[in-house]
Amino acid sequence: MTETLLAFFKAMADASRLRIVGLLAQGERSVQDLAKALALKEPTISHHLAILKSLGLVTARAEGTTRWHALDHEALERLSKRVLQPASERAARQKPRAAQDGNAEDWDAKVLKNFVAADGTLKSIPAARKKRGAVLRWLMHDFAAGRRYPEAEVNALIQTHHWDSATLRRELIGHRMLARKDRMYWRLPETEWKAGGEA
Amino acid sequence: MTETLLAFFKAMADASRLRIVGLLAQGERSVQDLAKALALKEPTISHHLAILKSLGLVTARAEGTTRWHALDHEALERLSKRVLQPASERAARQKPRAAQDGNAEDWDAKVLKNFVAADGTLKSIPAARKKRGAVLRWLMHDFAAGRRYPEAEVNALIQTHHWDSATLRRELIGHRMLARKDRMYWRLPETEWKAGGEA
DNA sequence: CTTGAACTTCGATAGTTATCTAATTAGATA
DNA sequence: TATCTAATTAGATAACTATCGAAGTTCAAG
Repeated sequence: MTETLLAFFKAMADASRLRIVGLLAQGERSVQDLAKALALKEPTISHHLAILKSLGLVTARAEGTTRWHALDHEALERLSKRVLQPASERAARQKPRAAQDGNAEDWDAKVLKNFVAADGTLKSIPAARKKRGAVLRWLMHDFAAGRRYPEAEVNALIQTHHWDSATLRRELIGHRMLARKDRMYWRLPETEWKAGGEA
Repeated sequence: MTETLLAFFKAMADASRLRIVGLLAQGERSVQDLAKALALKEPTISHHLAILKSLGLVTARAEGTTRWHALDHEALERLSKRVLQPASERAARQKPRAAQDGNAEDWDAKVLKNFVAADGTLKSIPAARKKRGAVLRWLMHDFAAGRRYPEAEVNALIQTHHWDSATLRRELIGHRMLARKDRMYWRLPETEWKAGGEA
């Protein structure tokens, strides 16, 4: 979630790319056009376009051997809107939306409503194991599957919600949501804990 | 104008700074707080905060020897809004706003209205020397005082408005708006051309 | 005036990346 | 098939910068 935001900033944090976006906003350009306009070599332009394309900001259309590149205004706006939304709101939005699905999520939402403040911080850690489970499942939103997290990062992520990252981290392990080895952590498949796990 | 936008993107294009902004959005933090939360050393935090402060995104308040840092939500929003505004609009905005001041600018605005398209490109180069002056003065918005520009960059900047950068570049020199030496260019003081220069 | 704590500044290092040239792919044309 | 042009890929280099430890600064308190 915050990953794509970072990628977006990185993509725009270069004078050449910023100017390319500006030119493409006015209409289609070939690689040569851009190279001439920016006084750069073609491979360099290709490099920049590849980055912008990887974010879906730029699309290409082939015509013979030349490729016409254009800005995807919609994609740009979609990403930009995420920037505008202030950080505080972003934290608040992590609050689960009210119940909607069927059963389990429904119950989780109710619990979270009581324990999560408007700014996305955890008011307290539920003493009841079952309720604690709901909170922990919610915390797992911050962890992507297939990525490995050093302990420091796990703590940092948790601390955006509650100061006692040590306890919560241990709980995440205990509930089989996170696994750990050599001070590195990673997310376990939801099948491990989403349904069962209350054994 | 585009300078601060680039600076903003650069500032946000770092995972640590992005997280710092997120934390500060929730409230004041000391350097130590942040160092602990991000699992980084204090000098590193200072470094990041300096960057954010240089953009006015973060403010500091001293209390004894500790410094409490906070996010300037207004500044963040101000900068973010500029991001949201699509690139095409940004080009269009380079069109001079309608007359408002007194005399000279007033006249320039009228000329530009005829020669500058909605997307910020130059429809044609005025044949009349006086009108050409208005267009050239407008082009000078893209050049900052005290900076030196290689010829390639001068061309690139001009080409965002018109394909014939060679002619326009020569005109800028002829009108004493730009000076040139060893293929490097720089802006001359406006006193050279804003008032007089029609000699 | 010394000690201690919270920061900042300095200098060095390592990782990243924008840019270039050279080589390669792929489409069009003869 | 051979050739020309547009673009991408590969490899190398140079510039930038996030991070650290060490040294310097500032403030408060004995």
